[in-house]
Amino acid sequence: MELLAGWKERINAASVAASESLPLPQTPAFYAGAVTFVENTEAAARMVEFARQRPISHIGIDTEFTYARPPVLLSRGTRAYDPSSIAPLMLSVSMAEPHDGGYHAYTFVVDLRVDGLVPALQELMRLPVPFVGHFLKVELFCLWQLGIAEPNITWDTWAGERSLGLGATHPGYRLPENADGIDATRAKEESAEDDEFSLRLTALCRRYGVPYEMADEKDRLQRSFLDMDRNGKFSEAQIQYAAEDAKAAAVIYPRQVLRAVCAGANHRLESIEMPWVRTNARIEWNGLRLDADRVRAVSEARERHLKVLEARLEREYGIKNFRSHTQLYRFFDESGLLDLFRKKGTYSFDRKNLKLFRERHSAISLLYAARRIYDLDKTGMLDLRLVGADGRVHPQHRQLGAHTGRQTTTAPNLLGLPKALRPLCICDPGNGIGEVDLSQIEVGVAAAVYGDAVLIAMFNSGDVYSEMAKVFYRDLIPPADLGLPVKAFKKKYSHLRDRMKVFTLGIMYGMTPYGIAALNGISVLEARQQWARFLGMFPALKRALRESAVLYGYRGYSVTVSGLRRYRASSGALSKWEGNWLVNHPVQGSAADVFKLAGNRLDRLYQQFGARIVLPFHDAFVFEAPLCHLHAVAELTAVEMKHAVQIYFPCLDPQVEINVKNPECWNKDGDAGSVDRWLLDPLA
DNA sequence: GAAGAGAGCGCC
DNA sequence: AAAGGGCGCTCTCTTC
Repeated sequence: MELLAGWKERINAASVAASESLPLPQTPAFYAGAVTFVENTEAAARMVEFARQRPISHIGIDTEFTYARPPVLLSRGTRAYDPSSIAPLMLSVSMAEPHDGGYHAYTFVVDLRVDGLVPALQELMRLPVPFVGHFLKVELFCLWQLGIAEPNITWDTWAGERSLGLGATHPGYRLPENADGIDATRAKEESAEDDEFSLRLTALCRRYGVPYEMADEKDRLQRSFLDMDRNGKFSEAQIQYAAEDAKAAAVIYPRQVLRAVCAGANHRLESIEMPWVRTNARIEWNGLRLDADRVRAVSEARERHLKVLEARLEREYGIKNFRSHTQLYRFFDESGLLDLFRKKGTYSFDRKNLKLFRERHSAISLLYAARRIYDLDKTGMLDLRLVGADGRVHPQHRQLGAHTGRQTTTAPNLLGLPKALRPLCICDPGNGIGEVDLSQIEVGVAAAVYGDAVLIAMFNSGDVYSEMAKVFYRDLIPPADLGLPVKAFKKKYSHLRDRMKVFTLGIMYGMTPYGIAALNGISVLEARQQWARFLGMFPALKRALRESAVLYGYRGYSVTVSGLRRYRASSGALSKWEGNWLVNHPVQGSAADVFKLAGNRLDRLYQQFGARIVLPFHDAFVFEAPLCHLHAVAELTAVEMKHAVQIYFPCLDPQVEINVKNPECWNKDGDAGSVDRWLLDPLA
């Protein structure tokens, strides 16, 4: 039988070692309760050998590191560190061995600057026990920087804690209605405090009753690693501090698992959120390549056009700053056009309004043009300082950044990049970029979560909005057209289909007939009739939506299909906003569940193709793969995404859309020319 | 001068 | 009384 590459050598090496000497038992008392500093390969080998001969249940880990590059200073004092320039300094390891209802802790601190440690550390990481850390992303970065593969089983106490407390700290609660002054002030203070402190390791220690010796010095010691001479000797305090975090993580772990069990969340943490820590970290580590020349061209064109428009606005209309609401108000007041912009008791000069009335006054069309160009990028994607040491941009991918379980991105906000700018994202030579999208998945999930057989059937037919249109607008569609193929119908009746889309999304987001009326410019009465007729198609959904908000309001939380809860911060009468998210969260969050499930599988399966996830886009994966494997990777992605949906929703038969057209860059539906067209004519 | 609110808009 | 879920970013203007 053929052995896989590398195995022959490994077996040979192992048998040589075995013939030399067999390991001797080591005395646990020597390590128990102590912190052992590991500063050479022999000590590292002894540490691993010790770990392999003890009945370890789990291992706490922590790393100390610095960055080879200074951070990029962004607005509001935030700093963006380049993960590809991370320089690992120390790894602390705290092995937990169950004993007498508690645990023995064997703690080691490894100097990662020592050469030749990788084989021993790799062997340690291969141990089949959970490796526990607090905000494991940076630990994974350190391992990957050293060329060490991550452990198979990981647990992140940060992600665990965030998962168990979603919702209550949402900014929506910072301004509670019907609250007295004292309530409001307290709520605000608490939520600010929550956001900043409640997820820190020291806060978890307090919550779980875990002693943490060095709380007072934590900030100073943490900084000491960032500032230190990279070849300097570690102080005793630094070593003890590094050990402390690994020890704390190891002690918190079983207590947090117990808390998760009590919140019905352990299944989800084990099977979705914890593996996603790894997947998410790898996505951030991978980053993506920007076409720097084109980025510069776009920036320059934007500035050039803005300058011209701003000069004209000032010269011809006296508008010095078109971004100023105050100045626009004054201008339109003086020109007697203010009423055009009246909206809800105030005046809105948003782009929609400017477009609507651009024929009324030449200033309006100028303003509209200026706004369109100005708005092109506020995501930070044109900031080339964010290109890392590896030539790629590494946006921060915030796990559970949203209180529904969704991701957010920042520095830059990749998820908010205007579609037309997607072709700025390119790939390495020899690779291609592809995207696979789960079509209309939130509608399918809503149908399944709220148990509406009619909606499920429509979703499974292939194009849910077309199926809706056939029923809702049956008087407007000739019977012969009802049998058209999905694509043909979609094209011919796109206007009716779009209406259905608005209705469906409106339902999921809690829109009322008043909102629909305002959006479509119809009367409230008309909107109400259409609304009733639309929901009449889905009686089960209609009933479930009405019931759910009330029931979940009593209970105090909504929950996704895998068990992720979003909590209310208060009891009592539901606000409109709470009623909306209580209904929406099971949909949005369950879609996020299955999406992460798919991503975790892909993260593993991509390795054999040399492929990587570039961007998780809520219901789509953007990936980069060697061109020769691009189609295979796309197929694999499609299969895994469908499969993940069916693990929790076997009644659904989801469709996917594969885009591997023009794989030299990321694009919308194969349109690789959108940036170049913008450069030619920004207003086209 | 910093911080927060509000407007506005990009994405799903 | 208001009337659309989840985000991040940037700008203006007000307030402390």
